[in-house]
Amino acid sequence: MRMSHLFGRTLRDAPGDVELPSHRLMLRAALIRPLGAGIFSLLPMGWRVIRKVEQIIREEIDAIGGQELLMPVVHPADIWRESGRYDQVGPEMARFQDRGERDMVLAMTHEEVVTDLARQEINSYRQLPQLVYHIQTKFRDEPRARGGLIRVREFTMKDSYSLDRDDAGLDRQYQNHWQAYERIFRRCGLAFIVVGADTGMMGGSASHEFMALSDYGEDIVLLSPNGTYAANREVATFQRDVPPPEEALPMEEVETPNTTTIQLLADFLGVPLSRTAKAVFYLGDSGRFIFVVIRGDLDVNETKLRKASGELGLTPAMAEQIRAIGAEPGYGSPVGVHDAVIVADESIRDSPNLVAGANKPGFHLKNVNLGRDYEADVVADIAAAAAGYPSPIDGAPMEATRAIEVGNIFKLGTRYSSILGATYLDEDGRSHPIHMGSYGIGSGRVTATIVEQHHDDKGIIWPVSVAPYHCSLLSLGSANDTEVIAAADTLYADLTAAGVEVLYDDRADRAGVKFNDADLIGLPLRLSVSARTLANGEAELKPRTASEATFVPLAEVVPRVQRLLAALAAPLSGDPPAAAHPSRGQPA
RNA sequence: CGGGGUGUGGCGCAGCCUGGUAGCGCGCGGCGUUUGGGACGCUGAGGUCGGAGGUUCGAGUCCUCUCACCCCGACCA
Repeated sequence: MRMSHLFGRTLRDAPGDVELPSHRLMLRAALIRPLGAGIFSLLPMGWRVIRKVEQIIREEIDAIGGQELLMPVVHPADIWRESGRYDQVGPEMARFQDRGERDMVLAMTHEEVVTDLARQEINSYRQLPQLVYHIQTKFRDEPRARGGLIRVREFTMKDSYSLDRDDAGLDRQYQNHWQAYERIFRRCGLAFIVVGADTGMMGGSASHEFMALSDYGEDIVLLSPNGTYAANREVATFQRDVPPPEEALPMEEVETPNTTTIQLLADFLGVPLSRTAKAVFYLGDSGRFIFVVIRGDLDVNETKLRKASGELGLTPAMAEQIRAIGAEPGYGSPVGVHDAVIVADESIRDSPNLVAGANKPGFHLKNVNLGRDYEADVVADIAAAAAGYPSPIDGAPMEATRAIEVGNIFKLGTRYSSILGATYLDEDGRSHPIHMGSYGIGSGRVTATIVEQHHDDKGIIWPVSVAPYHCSLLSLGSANDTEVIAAADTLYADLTAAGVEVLYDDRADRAGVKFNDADLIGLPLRLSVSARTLANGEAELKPRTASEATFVPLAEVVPRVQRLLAALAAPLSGDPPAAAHPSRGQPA
């Protein structure tokens, strides 16, 4: 590609309000342009990168038996009503009507459609297992798009869906995807870990996320330092301390003025936080009041709470709503409240004689005990893990790290097949729902994450596997220097003929401009030709990561470039590195 | 959705407080000089100051409403 004809110019300055390095660099390097909030065009060079990422994904999913197909972006609402998700998912799904006033949606994901296909095409166990996938645009009306391609509203994902006759088959496909994903992300040059995750709105029984470590990540993962445990904070557990048993003492009301927070209360009474019971109030989407009790030294994990309470969404309750059930903000306890679902953390069950609110301002109760003074509707693990908490595996203090979710794998089980009637007949002629899995990778997010992990202050440093081109070729000096032009043209032709993808900077710009743009765009290799190098019959060759250039006789440029590219590609083969294990956690 | 911020040529910004001819740098066109880390001179094109309404003799500037974008939070296969 001749840069003089490239569509899209590099920018000396990025818009001032852009924060993320990947966002800045992808704008400056002419990879992407914004159209609206969370909506981007991909310029030719950006699109080349995306397609390379997608090709890697294709190859690895094909290698585990995937068959590529394509499902629509626009769905009739009926299929979403059938699965029950039309009312479940809320405003992040874009809805509209066609000219016949039929309800339609823009696809956020394709479980419904693939299940519909499965019920049409699959009748017999003989047709299973199957693995289909597609790479398709999706739209999610995120409440807040941010960070360039990291979090967008319109985006492209590879989604694969596995169809099996039983859980054992599903387990195999899940495991295959785990390994394929490791190969995909290694080939993209990403450093990542695998963590246990929430199944969220997808439903299903198990889920893992592939997390690229990044300071700008939106997720927080908790890691055991020895690699035996890794989980998204949303689901992370930790080893509980169990206090020594005590005899339940008589409940006693004490005056505790101005102790509306747990810390103030503990200070006032001179007891540790772990001797108090904290009340947290939510209103569930179903309209029920969710009254949470947890030990004062712990915090509520809302993801776990959603699951424990069966609520799809939770909103903090207002003071008047809290009083309506007989509690008092700042002095609340489950003792004597009504019209509320009481959800107690395990810490409450295991800790006797806690201080809790008296449900009137300025008073607390001492020696409150679950089971004697009140009953809980649900007792569950709803506590948030945090940095320093003991790992559930071995008790080692966990680290918390920010990360970007670049891929996920879900065991859906029969969540969709049973509702939509995607069944097969077994050897005995009995009908069973198909066991399904769903597996996603966002290609744009992967690309942005690669930039997050591979850049310096001058620009991007592409892994050769996904670089828009392999090599920059710069002609330096006067635009009238026909010798330089001719030599560069020849190199361009020879390299191209040898299969090297060249971005030829043939513009009539000065050397400094070309060097800076080459650094910004960040191709793995940079070749320069000038009157100076030509005097010795040479070109200058510099890997993006090298500090010094080397000089290569013109005749040796092509083989030399090919050798360097091969060397750069070798560690990106997808095979696990010899020594360390890049992903933590246990394959399920 | 809550909080904060920003909208002035393609990009980065000043001007607004204190109303009076719309500016600077980069980029872009032409000519010339230059030519290995974002050159220089001359010259030129390009802006209904996000939009609507209001106050005023006069609004980029003041007031009201509105839209868009960015950041923090809530949210998130």
